Amino acid sequence: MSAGHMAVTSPAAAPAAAVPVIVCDTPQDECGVRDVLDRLGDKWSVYVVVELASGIRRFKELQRAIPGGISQRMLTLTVRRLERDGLVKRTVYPTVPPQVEYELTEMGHSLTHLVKALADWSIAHRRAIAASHEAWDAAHPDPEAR
Amino acid sequence: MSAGHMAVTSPAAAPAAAVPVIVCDTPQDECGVRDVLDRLGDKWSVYVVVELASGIRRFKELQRAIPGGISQRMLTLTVRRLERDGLVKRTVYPTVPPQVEYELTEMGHSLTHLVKALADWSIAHRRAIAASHEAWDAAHPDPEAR
DNA sequence: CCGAATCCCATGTGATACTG
DNA sequence: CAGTATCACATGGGATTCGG
Repeated sequence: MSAGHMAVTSPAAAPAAAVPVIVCDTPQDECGVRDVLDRLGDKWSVYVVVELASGIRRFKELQRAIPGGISQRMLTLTVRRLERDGLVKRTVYPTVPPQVEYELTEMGHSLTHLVKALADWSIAHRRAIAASHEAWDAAHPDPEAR
Repeated sequence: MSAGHMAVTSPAAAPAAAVPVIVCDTPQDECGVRDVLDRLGDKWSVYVVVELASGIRRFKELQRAIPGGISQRMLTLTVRRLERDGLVKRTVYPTVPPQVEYELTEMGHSLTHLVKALADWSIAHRRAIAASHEAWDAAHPDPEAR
């Protein structure tokens, strides 16, 4: 897995301006974008990364800070995966009661730039998307693809 | 929903260099990043966007082009959602047999920049992540968080 | 306090068959 | 060709309980 290669060229038949055309030589993995999305696409990873972007947090602090009310189970699974990916560093202090601290690694911090780009795009197009939803829903009363 | 606001300031307690600190005034939606990830985080949307980045495609062309073998059902659901989001334009030609063409809207094309950023990050850190996986797996023989 | 174990349900996804 | 309908199954995720 993950042996994709990517190149960006000028649009050939693309409509407007300087839109990057994405080309893969290994269509099986669509240039590895899937790698990142598998990592950030779940329900909670981004929240953890965003919270840790502000500094070191303990388990309970993370749980309280994350909007929507993450369960212990999901927080555990999420930080485990992020740790395995090398995005989060986990430090255990053998005190009693136990204390565990989580922080972003350097690679984890580099991800916050991406998250910021996602947020910027999201904010910039929020209204357009909402309008598109309204229009679509008005034209399609019952069917469910929402 | 989605009334979040976001600001980027200089890192306060952040470790290293110019890492953006993400601040939300409405923690309930973590700056709207969730909006984009809900859209791109599913299994197929990115593939469709990447393929359409190269130009107009018909239903069957999309299905054949997408790696992993997407089912009719999932392709239908995926393009429906993208259409509802205003990222894809769907054009029906009332011929027989019927012909339907899909293409990215302007907003859809703007997304390809984000996808490219994700791909770049993924490629840049692929090896580091793989190494992290190996190290973690070696240290944790049996447990499953993979 | 941190987290593992278990139970249970909602959702996502695939396979197949059928229609305009 | 471009879907829709139905079923069957895997996974994600919440609630709760138990342990170090």
